[in-house]
Amino acid sequence: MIRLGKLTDYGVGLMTRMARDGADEQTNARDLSGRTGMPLPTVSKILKLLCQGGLLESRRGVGGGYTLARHPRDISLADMVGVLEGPMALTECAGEGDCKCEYLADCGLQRQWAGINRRLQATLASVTLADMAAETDSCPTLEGKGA
Amino acid sequence: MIRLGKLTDYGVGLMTRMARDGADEQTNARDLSGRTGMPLPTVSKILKLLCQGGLLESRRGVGGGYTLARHPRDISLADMVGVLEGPMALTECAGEGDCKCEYLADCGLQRQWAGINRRLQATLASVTLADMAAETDSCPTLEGKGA
DNA sequence: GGCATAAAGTACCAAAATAATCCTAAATTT
DNA sequence: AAATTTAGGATTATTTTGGTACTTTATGCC
Repeated sequence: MIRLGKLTDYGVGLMTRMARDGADEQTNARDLSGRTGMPLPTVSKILKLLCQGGLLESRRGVGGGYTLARHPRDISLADMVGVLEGPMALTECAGEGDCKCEYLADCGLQRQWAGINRRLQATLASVTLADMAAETDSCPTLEGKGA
Repeated sequence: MIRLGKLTDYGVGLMTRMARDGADEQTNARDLSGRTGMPLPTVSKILKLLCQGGLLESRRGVGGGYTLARHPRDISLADMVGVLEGPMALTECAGEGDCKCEYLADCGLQRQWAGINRRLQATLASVTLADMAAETDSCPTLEGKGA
């Protein structure tokens, strides 16, 4: 099915909301939880991860919260997915190291998988948070190069 | 991590092996199991699914087995992944129907996700079983358009 | 016709990944 | 000092996946 985890889905949603609120606006987990209906613990966890991944910046204490670490145009979907799900590796083979497949050890498919992996990654890298946040009915980046 | 299931990985491996053996050659589950080291029940299960999905054809009884339903050039990676994992849907939103997200119901991201979904799908559709089976060091389809 | 072979269908169990929650610590403002 | 908000770690429950087993149906051969 090639499905992203729910947390990733939610995370992109949260980032998008932050981007729409304004690139420099600060919010906190409680506020986002209240506005979206998502449980606070889950929101906290996601924002924490995004912060660790360098996509958000945080301020602790009273009046603290999170802000986008970069302009929405400089944050890609690949960044967000990478932070929330780890590096993309379509198969065991598709990653960096040697092919350690349990079976089909000499299947000779590693190069092919790696290539496909790169292309999918590139697709995700070409979509920015700004694209996601755009509310216009026509989104050049998403519609233009489509399938 | 965006990882395919093991069964999908194995399934593509099995299809590739069949393609390399020759587009019209017939094999059976036992033979493939023996040659790859994969447990017979697993091989059977995968071949069954691929057959149900119309990618293989089967002959029962003594001397029966499986053959590729179409030429390797006419079977895409999207076909194989689709059969083994169901239709690609990156998120709840990305599919056909309405957005039924539990939270962020009006996130307005459905169109974006659907577009991204289409592009990823197109990438998978552009790779054929013949590409996977190619053993040459340079594979035009995979290297050429790469990221 | 009977037997061996091979796929088809169904159901089940175990293991792993994921989602969700909770608790304590650290920082910062008032 | 008190209140607030993130940081970090650990835990629990649910879902998905992988793997296996068993029974049925179809085919070819003797």
